[in-house]
Amino acid sequence: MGGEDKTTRSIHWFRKGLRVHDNPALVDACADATAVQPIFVLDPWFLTPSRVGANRVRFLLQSLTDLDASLRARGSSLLVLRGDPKAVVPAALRAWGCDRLTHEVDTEPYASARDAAVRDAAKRVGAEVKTFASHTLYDMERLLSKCPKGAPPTSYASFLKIAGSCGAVAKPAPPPPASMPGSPDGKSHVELVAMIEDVVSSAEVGVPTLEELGYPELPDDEGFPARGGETEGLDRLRRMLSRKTWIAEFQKPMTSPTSLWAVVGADGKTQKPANPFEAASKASKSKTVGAEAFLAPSTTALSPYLKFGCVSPRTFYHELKDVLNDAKGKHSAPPVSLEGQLLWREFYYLAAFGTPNYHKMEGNPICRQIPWTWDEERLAAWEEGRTGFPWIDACMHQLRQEGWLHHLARHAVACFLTRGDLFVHWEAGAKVFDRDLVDADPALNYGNWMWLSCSCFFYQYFRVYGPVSFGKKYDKDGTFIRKYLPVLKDMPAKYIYEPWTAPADVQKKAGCVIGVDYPPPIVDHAVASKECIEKLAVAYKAHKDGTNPLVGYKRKAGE
DNA sequence: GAAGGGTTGCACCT
DNA sequence: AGGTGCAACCCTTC
Repeated sequence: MGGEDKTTRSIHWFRKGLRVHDNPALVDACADATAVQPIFVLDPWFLTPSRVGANRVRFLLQSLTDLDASLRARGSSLLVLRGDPKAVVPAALRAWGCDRLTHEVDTEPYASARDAAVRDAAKRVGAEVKTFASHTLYDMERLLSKCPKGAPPTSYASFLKIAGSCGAVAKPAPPPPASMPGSPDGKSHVELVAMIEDVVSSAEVGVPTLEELGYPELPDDEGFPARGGETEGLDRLRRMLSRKTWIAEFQKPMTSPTSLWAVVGADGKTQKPANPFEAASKASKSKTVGAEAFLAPSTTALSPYLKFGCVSPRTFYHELKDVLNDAKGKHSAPPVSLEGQLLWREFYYLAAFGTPNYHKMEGNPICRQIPWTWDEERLAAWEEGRTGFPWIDACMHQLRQEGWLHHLARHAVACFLTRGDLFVHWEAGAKVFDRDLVDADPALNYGNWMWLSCSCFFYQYFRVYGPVSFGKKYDKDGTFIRKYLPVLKDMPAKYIYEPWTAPADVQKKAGCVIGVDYPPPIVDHAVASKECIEKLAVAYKAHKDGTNPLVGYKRKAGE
């Protein structure tokens, strides 16, 4: 476009997509450019403990540090700015004399509104904005254009047809130049931030510490037991893909929600930690495990890397396909296979992209209107892991400690909070997950909460997960409970899922007296689940009849 | 309108 | 380990 004498100076704006590989926007920033400045804009107002848990923030900060190192290896570097991106990005374009802004497409409502505002402001300062869809396998605009009446499918089979009509998944983009253009006029980070001092909230330019963001210290051997970043993510991806038989035979519903983080050797065989009651995370960054091993639950634990874009879904997809092709047709298939998991992610991204008010019940056209309660006592007991059901509470403690839960454990606690037992609004549970999960992703999170609460996608409300039976099926001895709920570590296996049934002397001997050391069950599951099913039946009938089940419904107490 | 299928329920049966 | 009854949902296809 530009004349021959025109020189291009670019800003590449990282948000998600925290990677160098398969980053078409970063490659474009470098094309015909004399200067490229990669930036990440931290909004300290948004990044606070009430919105984002410490585990996810640490994962983000580790990812930023890794990204900076990768960029430095190419002669560039990541400038981490503080402030409102809507003000910071346009100001930087103008102050640094940049005429091109590149970034990845982000389809979340908050992000797309923000990006639209930045796009307008960039135009006013004479910069072109170039965006690329690389966070998903397919371009959501294109997928949505294939949907009948512009409405995303609510069934997976229908989704597969639509995806199939969009052709092959695009190959990953080529890497950026081994030697990237330097900063504008060769200026340092400190000099660059000084030029926009009126719009940044701090003159700091590096990756912050947790403390700087108002979080308590999180020791290395606590929390989510894997480091964030592209380097770690690609390493994990390839080690997982090297377990070829495991990959080919993978069936998600067959994986266990009670498996502890275990050392996975280079041979691909999972080995149990020497002592399952030791915090397995201690081994994660230590040398004792060795450079050729890492920790994993019964699944890949790649979701946080996909959430932040440390690992490209397209890279994942194509490298996975190569492994499956080697298996010569003898492998599992969607929806249960690993490929199926990547496609579930697309399914939810499309639903979120094409559905107004996707994140809530009211005004959401795909969401069943159900008169959930906002019972604060029940919600707090669930959130804080003191429902009196050890399996449920252990899961909630794992969520708190690690920011992680197996998919089926998420099902168990989500069903319990909503349609299974407590009849509390799914939005309340989704908010907790949104804060605490390392891999929290609104499209997947809100979609799954609608699924589990029988608000959309899944409607067999009479299939209720048992807060006693479900965990027991996988872990008869309660090893998972003993790890995450140490108050019950000495309870005999016979009673560990229902400690209130243990005789008084057994409780005393185990050091866990019900009502003193651990609460009695918050509900009688047999009674509560029956009542929930009846309420769902009434709400479904009202939906069929076209009557409004929410007449007189109070969204929250006091409203 | 009926039939078939739906990533991942439970309890009880063989 | 695999099959069935439970009471019966929805969406898609025919």
